[in-house]
Order: sequence, then C-alpha cells, then structure tokens
Amino acid sequence: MGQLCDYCGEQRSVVYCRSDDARLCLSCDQTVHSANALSRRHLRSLLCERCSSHAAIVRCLEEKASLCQDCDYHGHSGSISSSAHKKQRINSYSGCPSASEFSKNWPFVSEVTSMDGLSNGQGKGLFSIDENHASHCWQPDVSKITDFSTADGLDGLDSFVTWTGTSSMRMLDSMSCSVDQMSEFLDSTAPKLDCPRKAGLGLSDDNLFEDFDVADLDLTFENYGELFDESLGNQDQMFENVGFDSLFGIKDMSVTDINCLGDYLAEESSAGRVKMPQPASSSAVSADSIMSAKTEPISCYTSREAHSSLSLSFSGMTGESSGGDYHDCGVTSMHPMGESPRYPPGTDNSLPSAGRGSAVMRYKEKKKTRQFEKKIRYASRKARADTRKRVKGRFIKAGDTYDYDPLSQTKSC
DNA sequence: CAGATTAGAATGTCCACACCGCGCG
DNA sequence: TCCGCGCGGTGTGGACATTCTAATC
Repeated sequence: MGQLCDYCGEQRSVVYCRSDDARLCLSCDQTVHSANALSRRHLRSLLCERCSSHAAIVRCLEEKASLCQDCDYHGHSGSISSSAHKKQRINSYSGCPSASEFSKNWPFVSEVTSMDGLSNGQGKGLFSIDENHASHCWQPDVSKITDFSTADGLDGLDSFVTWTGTSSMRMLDSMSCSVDQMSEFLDSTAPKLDCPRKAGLGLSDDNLFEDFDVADLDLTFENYGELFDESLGNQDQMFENVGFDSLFGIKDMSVTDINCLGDYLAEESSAGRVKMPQPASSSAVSADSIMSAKTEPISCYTSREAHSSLSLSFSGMTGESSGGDYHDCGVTSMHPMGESPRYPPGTDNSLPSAGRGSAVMRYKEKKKTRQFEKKIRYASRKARADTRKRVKGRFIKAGDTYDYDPLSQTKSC
C-alpha cells in the first residue's frame, strides 16, 4: 500500500508535485492544481510505486511499475536480466487533466490506481503501457512535458520512449566549484573528449567556446528574462523555446552523451589529466536533495552513481573568479528527475547566433557596471547594528548585560 | 611521487531588533 | 482611492565554526 495523499490523507497518493513537495491522489491533484494559474503550472509526475516518495521517471514494462531514479537504478543495475528490462520514460505534466485526458494522454497509466473522486468519474484503471510503441532506443525524448493547461497536450504515446538498462542519470546536487575551476575544466576537457557521441555534445566543436570564456560568464542574473534572450518578449516564451543547455551551447545532449561525458570525466580525473572540483560535503548527490531543490532548470547528470563526484553545477557560481565574490545566481541548474529540458519543437536547440551575440553584448555591458563591494541598503539598520551590543559577535538583547571576558570564554549576567 | 600534516584563507552561521513593505479594514 | 494599522520578513556586523586550498614534510 502506497503513501496516503498529503492533502486528503485518505486516498493513495499517485502524483508527486515538485513545486509543493507533495504526494497527492488524483482527485486532490486536480483540486489543488486547479486553484489558480500559478498552481496549474506546477510540474507533476507519477509517484514511484516502489518507494512512494519520489517522482517516477520510468515505467518498467517487465515489472509493470513506475519507478523513480533511485529505485530504477537499484532495481535494474543488479543483474543482467533486470538491466535488460524494457522501460519507458515518464514525463511530467502540468495543468488540470481530467480523467479522460489522463487516460488519453497517458494510456499506460492504468493498473496503479483508480481515479476515485475525479469529477468525471471516467478514470477507473489507468496506468498501462502500449508495448506496440516499445523500441530499444536508448535515447529518451527530452523535449516534451505534457501540458494539460493547453488544449493540445501530448499526443498519447509520443511522450514515451522505451529503452533497456538503468536510466542512470544520476542527477547531482549543487557543489562548490569556482568559475576558474569550471573554466579550466571545460577548457581542458572540451578538446579531448573521446566519446563517440562527442559531436553531439558540441564539446569537440572548436567554435563552441569561441569568444565564450566561462570564467567571464556572468551568471548573476536579475531575472530570468536576462538569462534568456529578452528579445523573445516574454519569459514564458523563453522557457517554452529555450533550454538552459542552449545557453551554454551544449545542444542535443542525450543521455548517451551524458554517459559518455561522465565516463570520460571519470577516466580523465582518475588519470589526473583533469582536475575535478572537490565536492563540498553538502553536495552529497542524492535524488532527495534534488527533489527538494527549490529552483529548477539546467541539468547536471553523470552516467553512474560511481561518477557522482564528477558533477558539474552552476549553483552559487558567478562569473567573477576572484575570491569572495560569489553570489547565488538564483538559478540553480537542475532538471528535476524525469523532467526534460524543453526545446523548441522541431528545431535544433542552439541559441540563434543573433540572440547569442546580443546576449554576449548584454553580458559585457553588465560586467562593466556591476559592483561587488558590499552595499548598505539601509543606513539606519547599519547604524543600529553598529551600536548594538554583542557577545562573541552575536547580538544580545538590549536589556541583557554581559560581562564578557574573551579570555575566560564565559559570560555572566 | 603519494600521502599526511599544517597553516592560512574563504565561507557560513548565529544573534536581536528596528524598520520596510505588504495586506487589510 | 487614500490612509492608518498590524504583522511578518529582512538586513545589519562581529565572532566563531567549518570547509577548502596550498604548502610543506
């Protein structure tokens, strides 16, 4: 028996909402996410049937179970037979799907639960997979998120791709990594990639980093509009049309590519040819940490758990490499599990050269004007803080009197 | 050359509370 | 629409703890 719905506490939870960090039954999912336009945008996915904790990203056809990253990995990496299981990717969705929409767009969703409480009452029995669409393509479709907020969501099974083996996309939590390290790392690795798919990564492309120095990259953004090409007019459109990957010129990065990159980096690192940034202790890689991340986009994958120390992250990184100038860019870089970067349909995913050029110009302009020295926003607060009593650097209550002797390290009232 | 140790630098955390800014009547 | 009130969150600096990096053995 799975976990009960976080909202009603009665029905079995079926859906995981990342934004709310909530596990909901389908009825409550519909109720909660029909409240307003913002909640309708929440990306949800099916709940892992094994751990009932995380969003499912794959459907194992053999086991007829929807699994999260961890459960998929642990369940399918142990033996050859299990790793050969056919699987299909499960995408996220938004909007407020009715039962019929659910079953139409996700016909594989059948045996998991009933749609008790759904308004139209059609949803008995939902989760199953049409194996006619099974193929052995390893490369999941990374382009689609079912959007039930629009009239034309997904066209049924187009959103599912089947492969075998583990999903193996170990997503990484943020870790400390200076821009210099990142730049050095990219500079040193880009030309050397010896991965069959490196062309797909774009890392072998000499032009990729032309006039694009990561160390110069200003990753401190005022808003998402600055991050993307403002010429697009509105940010929604930007998110619709531009993936974070495009920002960095890495396009068409499939899971295979990521695996190759991970493998390559592991080899290079172990051989000492690539110095990898040392992960901070807080950077323990876990799906949990990712799922709890408040902000989303930009993906960091490695190919295997063993490669978890090779993660790249842009969290807390800015374009300034000098010490003490780190600021959280406010845009951490994760594709939540099972969620794909969104690319403009039917196009390549590279930033248009004109847009890229303007982005570079805007960056350079901002770099000229930015100031990193501490700026006092409220002089009155500073004045107050300057006169406030402290003990060991900490503010103390105004009424308290401390006879603090720094040598004795004790206090008396 | 690899590993252990050490020193110094960098970064994060904590505290109290005035005040800013927002929502509400 | 404007105004006043109440409330919650923010920002402020110094000491200390923790983490990271580089140098040395």
